This record gives sequence, C-alpha cells and structure tokens, in this order.
Amino acid sequence: MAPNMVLNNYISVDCVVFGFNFEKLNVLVVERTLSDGSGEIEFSDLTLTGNHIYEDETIVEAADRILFDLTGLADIYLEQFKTFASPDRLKKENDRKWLLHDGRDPDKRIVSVGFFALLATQKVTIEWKGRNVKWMPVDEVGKLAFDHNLILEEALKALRSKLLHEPIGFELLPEKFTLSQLQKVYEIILDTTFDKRNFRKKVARMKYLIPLDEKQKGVAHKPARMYLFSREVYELTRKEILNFIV
Amino acid sequence: MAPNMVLNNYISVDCVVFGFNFEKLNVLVVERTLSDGSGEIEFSDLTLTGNHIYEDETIVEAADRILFDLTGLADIYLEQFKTFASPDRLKKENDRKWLLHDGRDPDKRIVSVGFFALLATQKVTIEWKGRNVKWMPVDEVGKLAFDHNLILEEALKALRSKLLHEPIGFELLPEKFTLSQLQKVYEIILDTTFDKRNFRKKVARMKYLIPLDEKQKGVAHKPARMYLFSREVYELTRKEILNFIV
DNA sequence: CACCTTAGTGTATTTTTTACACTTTACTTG
DNA sequence: CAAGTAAAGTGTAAAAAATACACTAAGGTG
Repeated sequence: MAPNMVLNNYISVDCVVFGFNFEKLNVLVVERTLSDGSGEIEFSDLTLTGNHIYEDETIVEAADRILFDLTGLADIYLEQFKTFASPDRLKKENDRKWLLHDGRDPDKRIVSVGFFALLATQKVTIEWKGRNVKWMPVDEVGKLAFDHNLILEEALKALRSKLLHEPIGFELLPEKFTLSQLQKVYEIILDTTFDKRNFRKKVARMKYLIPLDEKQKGVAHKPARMYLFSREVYELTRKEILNFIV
Repeated sequence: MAPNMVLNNYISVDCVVFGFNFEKLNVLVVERTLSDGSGEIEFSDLTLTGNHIYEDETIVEAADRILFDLTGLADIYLEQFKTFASPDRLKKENDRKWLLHDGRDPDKRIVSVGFFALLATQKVTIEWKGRNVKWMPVDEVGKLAFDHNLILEEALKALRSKLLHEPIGFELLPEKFTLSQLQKVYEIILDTTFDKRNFRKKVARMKYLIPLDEKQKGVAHKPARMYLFSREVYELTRKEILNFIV
C-alpha cells in the first residue's frame, strides 16, 4: 500500500439550493453560531448545506435526504455537478475553530460531492425544523465558510451550462407560470436580455410548454396566461440539438 | 456524531480513457490476473484504470497522475464527469477475492471520482511500464470488474453530451487532422451520419479550425488537407449558443 | 494508363434567427 | 366611472443557418 495513500476520508454531500423569487436567483445558506457558554455569540458564519453520507445510502439518497431535512420538500430537481477535495480543504483560516466543535479531525480530508437543486423560493417554509436557514441573492453572498464560495461558483457554472442546453428553467418557478416569468429566469441567470416576441416564438416551437386556459391573478395589470411544462411531451419530442458538431 | 456516519472511505479516481483510431471509439482497459502461486492463473478480469488519491494531491492531480502512469502522456484532455458510491460497490459477486489481495477491506465503501480522457489511440505506446493495458472498442467491452460497466456507460453519456455542445472532437485525433476524420469522430460517437458538404459548411464557420497548407501522406487516393484546432481563436470567438432557452 | 478510392465543391429550399413598435387588458386612482 | 398605468400580447421583413442532393478532382495502385 502506498505510504501516502489516504484511507480515512469524510465523504459529504453539499447541496447548493437555488431558488428564484421572480426577481433574483437566491441560494439557501445556513448560519452557524457558536456560543462561549455565557450566551454570547463567539463566532458566526454562513455555509452551504451539507451532510455526511450514511453507510447504507447511495450518494443520491444522501442528497435527497439533505434537501428534505433542509426544506421539507421531496421531488425537487437535483443534479450532481462536481466533486471537491483539496488536501487543504479544512485547514483554511479560521475554519479550525469549528472543527473541534464538530468532532471532526481537521487533518483529515473531506471529499464533498456537490449537487445543485432548483426550486421556487416560495416553496420553502423557512424555519422548517427551526434551522437557521435563509435565502440570499447569489450576487449578495459574501464570504462563506470552508471552500463553499468555490462550490457555489462551480454550481452556478453548471446551472448556466445546463440552462443553455436543456429545458430546466421552469424548475425555478411554481408549477404554473407565465412566459414573462420564464423569460426572466433565463435573463437573470444568463445575465442577458431577450426580445419578448422572439422568446415567445421560440416557446411556441417547444411543444412541451403547454398554455392553459387560466390567467394570472392578483396583479395590477393585464393578467398573463399560465403555462405548464409537460415532461411526457418533452420525452416524446426531445431530440438532441447538435450545435457544436465541430 | 450520527451512529451510521461513514468515516472510513477510500477515495479513488477512475479514468475512462477514450481513444479513437479513425475507425472506432476505444477504451483503455487493464487486465488483472491472479496466480495461485503455481504459475497458473486463477482469476482474470478487466477493469478501468483507477487509483487512490494521495494525501497531498488534489483530485485533478490524482487524475493526471493516473493517466500519466497509464499512458506516459501529460496534457491530455481530461474531465471530471461523475462521482460514484454505493454501499455495495465492493460487495458484488466475485469481487471479494480481489479485495483480500489488494489489502482493502471489502466492508468499506470506495467512492470513485470518474474522469474521462480523450486522445488518439496512436499516441499511447502500449506496454508502457509493462502494464497489462490494452485498447478495446467500446462496443466490444464485455463484463468489467466492480461497477466499471456503469462508469463506462456514464462516461459515454458525458462524452456525447460534451461533444454536442463544445468543440472537443479533435481531442480524439492527432494534432493535425482531416475533415473526414473529424466527421467520423462525430458520426461514430453520436451514432449518426452527416452530409459531407453540410458538415464542411459548418466547419467553415468555426474559425478556430484552421486549414493548413499541408496534405495527408501515404494514402492511396486524393490526399486531404490537414487542419488544426486553435485554442486562441476559439477563446476569442466563442459565444454560448442558446438552443434550449426554453 | 485505366481504375480505384476518397477529397472537395454549389445551389435551391426551408427553417430559424434577428431586429423592431404598437395595441390590449385589467386593475388602480382621483 | 374615466383616465392612468403596467405588463401582456402580437407580425413582418431581412439575414443566417439548415437541409437535401450529385458530380468532378487528385493521387496511388496494378
């Protein structure tokens, strides 16, 4: 056995939970606070949400469990995007103080399998199970603990790439949504704008976006038509689009 | 600490090395043989090529090292595509007999970070370092050890998806290549055919495919013009193509 | 030098992309 | 209840890209 082989590793799953609120792309963060016993808060920081994989679980099961613990939701779009492990993942700056409290040995490596989840922010009841969880716009997230800024950055790259190549925008919206809402998803995440008429022409060709006989309610202007994504139609009509064949 | 938290894990990197020989897509496999001491071979099977991550390495460094050990090559296209870990990854069928010889505890989980590499088969001098390594056409690979058939399947999916959306086909060819060779890469991997004239019209638009004043040699027919991929031009002119904006 | 094999090329049609501005609808406010 | 306001919804012309399709050119081989 090689002398410098790594035998003891913590395997964890980190979930980058993206939520759209019709305005901005948000991410779920957990605030950790550490008291010194007198009731004073000694440290406080923000992390993405992760946990270890249990012995009898697959990676996907762990990711589903973590997402459920965090949001109370199942059947959420969830995708493995990248795995992270640097020898110094746990040795940075002021992270050590946490590790002692977590009972984790800071000299061991944590390998983290990154997932991203997509949902409409409104689906999550914050304070689920009393966890100190909150939505933050991704462009306002400051320093996160560990290497979680890196993980968030990579999750964003993966999300953008996926959004460009597969129809997943509606995963960030309620089940029924308007075309303007959908357009906004693309505009915000890809940091661009689209012409409304051209966007709608494109939608018209995507047969899996089904217009409903139902209108938006409670808005102070002409109410928009609601749409639905049909997975059945999508699976039937999907064909790979070869853009970059060279 | 949760009682069923997994603390001891082996983290390994598995490389699916794809090679194109102008005919078929191949994959590098390693033959393992186990003798009973009398010189007779007791077991023999095929695996993809993996190894553990050392303490002072990042994941990418480990992947580069594994690829170099296997092929003697550096600077090869290499991409992390998926991470695998099932509780029963090591407990299948007749795999246990191997584990005892490897000094690995079969009750521990191996988490495997999957990479795929792309190169022209001719670049690899087989029998590098005397390892029992060989190219096999991917459509002729039979049963592999562990869950390596699954890993190969997923690598193929990732390769196809990447090929559809980014210009990487030439990574499977020598530095200088002809357009017919490039077309063949796409046809074989995507299991389709393209019209030659339309394919070339598309190439003409991809400014990063540079025609050379150099012709194919040693062929019994009209020699083709050689082309080169220019990363510089690609980076300058690249723009995301929004296919699936909905 | 005839033949074999692959390289290389053009055009017409359809589809998709792009650029661009006004009318409609429902609610709100005075 | 009329006017205002805010976003919804719609068409067209021009350019670019995709598709379908068949012959000539070049070099090596026997």
